[in-house]
Formats: sequence, C-alpha cells, structure tokens
Amino acid sequence: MAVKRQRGDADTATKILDVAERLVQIRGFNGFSYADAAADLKITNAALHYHFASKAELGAALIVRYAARFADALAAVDTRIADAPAKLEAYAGLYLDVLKSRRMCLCGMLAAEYQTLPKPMQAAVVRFFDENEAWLKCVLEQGQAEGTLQFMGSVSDVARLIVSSLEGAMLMARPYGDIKRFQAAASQLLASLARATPQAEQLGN
Amino acid sequence: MAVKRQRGDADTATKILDVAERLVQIRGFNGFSYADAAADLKITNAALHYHFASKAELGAALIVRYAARFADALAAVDTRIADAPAKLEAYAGLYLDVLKSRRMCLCGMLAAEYQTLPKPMQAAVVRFFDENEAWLKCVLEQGQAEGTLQFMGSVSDVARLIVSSLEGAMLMARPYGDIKRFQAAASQLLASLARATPQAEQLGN
DNA sequence: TGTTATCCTTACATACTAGTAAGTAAGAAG
DNA sequence: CTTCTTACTTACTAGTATGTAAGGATAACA
Repeated sequence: MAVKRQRGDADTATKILDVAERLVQIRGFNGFSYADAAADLKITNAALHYHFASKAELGAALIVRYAARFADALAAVDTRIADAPAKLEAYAGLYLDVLKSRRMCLCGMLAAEYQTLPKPMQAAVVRFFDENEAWLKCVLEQGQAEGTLQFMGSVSDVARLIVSSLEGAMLMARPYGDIKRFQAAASQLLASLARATPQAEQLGN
Repeated sequence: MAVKRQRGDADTATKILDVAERLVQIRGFNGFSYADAAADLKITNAALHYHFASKAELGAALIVRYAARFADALAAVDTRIADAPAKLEAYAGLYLDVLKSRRMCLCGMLAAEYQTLPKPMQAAVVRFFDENEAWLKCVLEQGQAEGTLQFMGSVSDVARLIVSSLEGAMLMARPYGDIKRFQAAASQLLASLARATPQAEQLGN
C-alpha cells in the first residue's frame, strides 16, 4: 500500500527541491537563500534544514535529480527517435523547454559559479556534462555511420561544441528575454552538422 | 604637470576596480563581497564605500571599464588586421586571453546572474553584447563581400552565434580547467565560417 | 495506551552582508 | 596660517546568511 503523508500532500523534500531548483536556475546558487525557498513554501527556515542539513547537501541533491531527469529524457529520445539529426534536434529541444520556463540550465548556471561551489557540487556538475557529451558522441557516431551527419574534427570535439554552444545560447538569450536568439543559434548549429543532401531541399515530405 | 598622488602610488579607485573585476570574473557578482576586495587591497571596507558608494555603483563602473577596454581591443584589431577571417580569429583570441588568466568573461558571468543584478548593471551588460554583435556584423559583411567568409542565415544571427558559442565555450572550459576545450570549440566555429577554398589547404604559407 | 518516528515550529547562535557616522592625517589653496 | 579637500580609519548599524537546540503535533505501531 502507498505510504501516507501526514501534512503536505506531496513529498516536502520534493517540493523543496522543486522550489530550490527554480531559484537556482533563475538567480544562481549564490543568489538564493534558505529563507527564499522557505518563504516560497510557507514553512520555516529550520524545516528546510530538517530535510537538507546544509545548503551544500541541497545543492548536490539538486544536481543529482536534475541529471537523472535529463538522462531519462535522453533515453526517451533514443527510444522515440531513430534518426541522428532528429535526435540532435530533440536534444536542443530539451534546452528550449528549460529556456521557455525562463530558466537557465541548472548546470550551466552552476558552471558560472563553479569556483564558489562546494567540492561535491563541482564533481556533480562535471558529471552532468560528461554524461551529455557521452550521449552526444553516440548520436554523432551513429549519424556519421549512417551518413546523415557530417563534420570535421573528432566526435568528442563536436559533442563538446554542441553542449557549449547550446549553453552559451541559453546564457545569452536570457538577458534579452528572447527565446528566438536561442532558436536561431541552435538551428544554425544543427544545420552545420546536417549532411548537405542536394535532393533533400527539393523533396516536400 | 602630472597630478601627484598622496598615499597610494597608483589610483586607488583603479586598484579597487582591478581587484573587484578579478573577483567577479572568478566568483561572480553575488559571490564576492566588499570585505573580500577590501582585504585583498589591505584597506577598510569603508574605504571602498568612499570610492564606490554602493556595490551596484561599483558593478556598473566595472562593466563600463571592461566594455571600453574591449572596444579599444576591437578597434586595435581593425587597424592591425585587414583579413576578415583573421579578424574573427583575433576576436576569439581576446576571449582566450581572458580564459588564460583563469577568468570568465565579465559580462558572460553577469549574464548568468542577470536576474539578480541592479537595473543599471543589466543595461550595461546588454550594451556590451550589442557592441560585440555590431562589430562582428561589420566583419561578417566584409568577409561576405570579400568572399573570405561564407555562411547561411543573416549576418545578425551569425554574429550572435559567434558571441554565444564563445561565451558558452568559456563557461564550459572553466569547470574542466581546460583551455583546449575552448580552443577546440573556437577553431571549429571559425572553420565553419571560413570559405572552403580548395587550394588553401594545399599552400604552405 | 504508551512508545516511537516523522515532520515540523519556536527560539536562538554566529557570522557575514552592505552601508553609515564621525573623525583624522596630510597635502593644496588662498 | 587657516581653510578646504582628499583619502582614508575606527566604530558602528540593521539586516541577512547558514545553521542548531529543544520541543511539540501527529500518525503509526506495539
């Protein structure tokens, strides 16, 4: 049988993570406080400490959950989409979804604040990017084998270019409050990787 | 005759800007305090307030000086280099110089923290990127006219892609402490813009 | 009907934040 | 030689940061 919850209907720890995640993505890890999150949830500061003993612990949990959700989304792309270029478009789409909620990528934000983060958070941020790079390498190799993608340089370098360009495009789009800036950058990037098939432009569908 | 300085040999305000600039580029605007900068300069907290009444004022002065220095560097590139692709390489070189001193671009860092910045700082950050974009558009138009650069999409979109890709490459290079990550991304980006001249690869120098 | 565990509150501790008020040393200007 | 200005210092404030100690409410359990 399902575990009953006494006070809050949904898991409080989950709600805390939800609120903290949003705050970090918008204001940064150094730009939000326990008090901000507590006020948002209408609980006390100390209640936060009950669930996450320290800000560093909360921050680490934030990254772990975010990375797991992202990994799930990538696995879903793999099962849903076969075509390598379409997979890359879906990958960019994940970034776009984050941007649409007026947020920066959690780990992109934390990358900027990297020097001030506690060690476990630093390690988790790097792990997130490594996982992204690994997934992209698979897609790039597939596209190269299929002949649907073309690029110079190593698969690794191109994977890193994709991650950094999309993170950079998010970073720049936010001050302008302009999602189109991201979309334009993403489509140019993906277009430069798509194999120029002369007949592809001619065919309707 | 030159204006004499009473105590500190170099202008104290300049020293404050130097220290604060470094701290913001490494730790972020929300990641440093007046106390940090004061301790570094071995002066008191209050002395900082004498020169810059508020943190917001200091922050705005930081961006103005950074943008002016960047504009000077771009003007120097224009006088020193004629070739459009070489200008783009020099542009990427400016970013590389910042990264070599283990810093993030000041305005790239502030772009991440954008939502928490005082209004005048927000405006100055956007102005910095607008100036970069304007300079790049000139270079791209020149390269297009000369036939030394080729790209699809508008000059404006490509200029934005360059800025966001380089900012993103800096952002990602720092957690890895790996300048090569930036260099690989930059060279791929520039290669994709250089006109594919079949004989260019053959010629030695 | 206690006992226990979970989840929370009140109240507090400690340190740091930006910022201010008042005063001082020393050169510049009259 | 006084007055003003520059460039500070010392001492302080109010507010916020993360974090803690102790205890209360509620539900599940024995």
